Amino acid sequence: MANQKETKKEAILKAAKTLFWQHGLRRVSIVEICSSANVSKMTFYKYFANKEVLAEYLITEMLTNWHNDYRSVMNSDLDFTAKINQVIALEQQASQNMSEEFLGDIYNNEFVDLQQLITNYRDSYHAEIVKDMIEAQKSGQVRADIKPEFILYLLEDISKKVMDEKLSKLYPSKQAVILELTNYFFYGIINPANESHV
Amino acid sequence: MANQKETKKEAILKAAKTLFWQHGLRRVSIVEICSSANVSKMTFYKYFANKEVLAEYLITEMLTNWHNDYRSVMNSDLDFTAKINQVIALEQQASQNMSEEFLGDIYNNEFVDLQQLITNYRDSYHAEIVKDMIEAQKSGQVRADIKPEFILYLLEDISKKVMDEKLSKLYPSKQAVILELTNYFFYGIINPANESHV
DNA sequence: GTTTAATTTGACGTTATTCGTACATTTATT
DNA sequence: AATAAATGTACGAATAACGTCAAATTAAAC
Repeated sequence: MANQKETKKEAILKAAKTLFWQHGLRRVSIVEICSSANVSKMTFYKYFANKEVLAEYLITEMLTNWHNDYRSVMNSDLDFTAKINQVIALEQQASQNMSEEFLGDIYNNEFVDLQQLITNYRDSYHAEIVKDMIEAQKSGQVRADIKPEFILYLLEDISKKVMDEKLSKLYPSKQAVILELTNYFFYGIINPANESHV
Repeated sequence: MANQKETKKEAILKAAKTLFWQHGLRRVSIVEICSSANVSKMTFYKYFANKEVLAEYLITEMLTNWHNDYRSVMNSDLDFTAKINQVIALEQQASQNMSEEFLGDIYNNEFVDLQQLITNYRDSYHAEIVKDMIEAQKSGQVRADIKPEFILYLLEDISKKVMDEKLSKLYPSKQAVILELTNYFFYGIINPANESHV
């Protein structure tokens, strides 16, 4: 019954995402989204109050998707190193999903509400990661004398470094960069005592 | 003396090119170009009457660059197959230089003068290519019974096919696609009598 | 150090674009 | 045939972009 409504709404979301990801928020107009989604302007306003609300929807969707992926990784039966590998891969594709153009637009222009939204999600997710790291320390998978927040910092740092062009030039592929970085990461934090047990 | 003028002008051109290539003509404003080039609006109008004239400058630059490259290839001492290989490579990087966003914007919106400019250059270059192909026929490097305009058509067709995603999926890399296409191209047009002479 | 030229700044009126809403019409659904 | 959903057009209001100007600042040249 509400099936075609979903179709229209999804068409708007899909078109908006493509345009926002490519050009950011400021450069894309509502009518542009509508004509790209083959939808009239009124239908747009039936589902979204304005452009910012639509962006809010997309951001929320994206961030909760990330969170679900993260949780399913952390709840899996993989060993800790495999989990972290997966998480790094997630961070990787998440930062690719969130295009520079989109984020830059949000932060360079006066979309304060969206900034706040992202910040809130980030904070909550980061707290969760830290909690997971503390748990990993308790079970002996991570050095006990390392500050959990520092691990979080390292994870973010790795994401940045993967994008670093100077670093990329030292390796044949981005895969190689990631491998090097994760190796470096593990030999720094993995509990040697725990490893020898395996 | 006119050295710093060049610097300012070039800064504008560089910034504009980056922005145009990413977002097209319509989405980019003059003040945006200026602030990206660290130049005031007045300086912009000192060098360019408006946005369209600036785009005209960039397009002309790009197309004449292509032409110079093409001529230096065709005037070289390479044999015919090597020349065509180079030309295909040129077409390749030219279509990458001219971003979809930029060209699409010119043709979807009312930038009629720019459309005309591009068309004129294309026509003139195409005539030149056809002339070169007729020359290649006379010197026995290309089958005499093939229509020169058809060779031009094939060259453009190869450029399109390289971009074709369906085709790309059949090969491990874009290089492999190009190799396959050029091989196909040569075995179709190369004069077997001439080859056996070598 | 003064003069001269180049560049920037801020403001301006004008034009174009975008926004959000309203209503009559058309297109689907049931 | 009746009901609901979606469209197209038009609208005033708000915003953004355009192109121009004179005055102020900075840099270069003498």
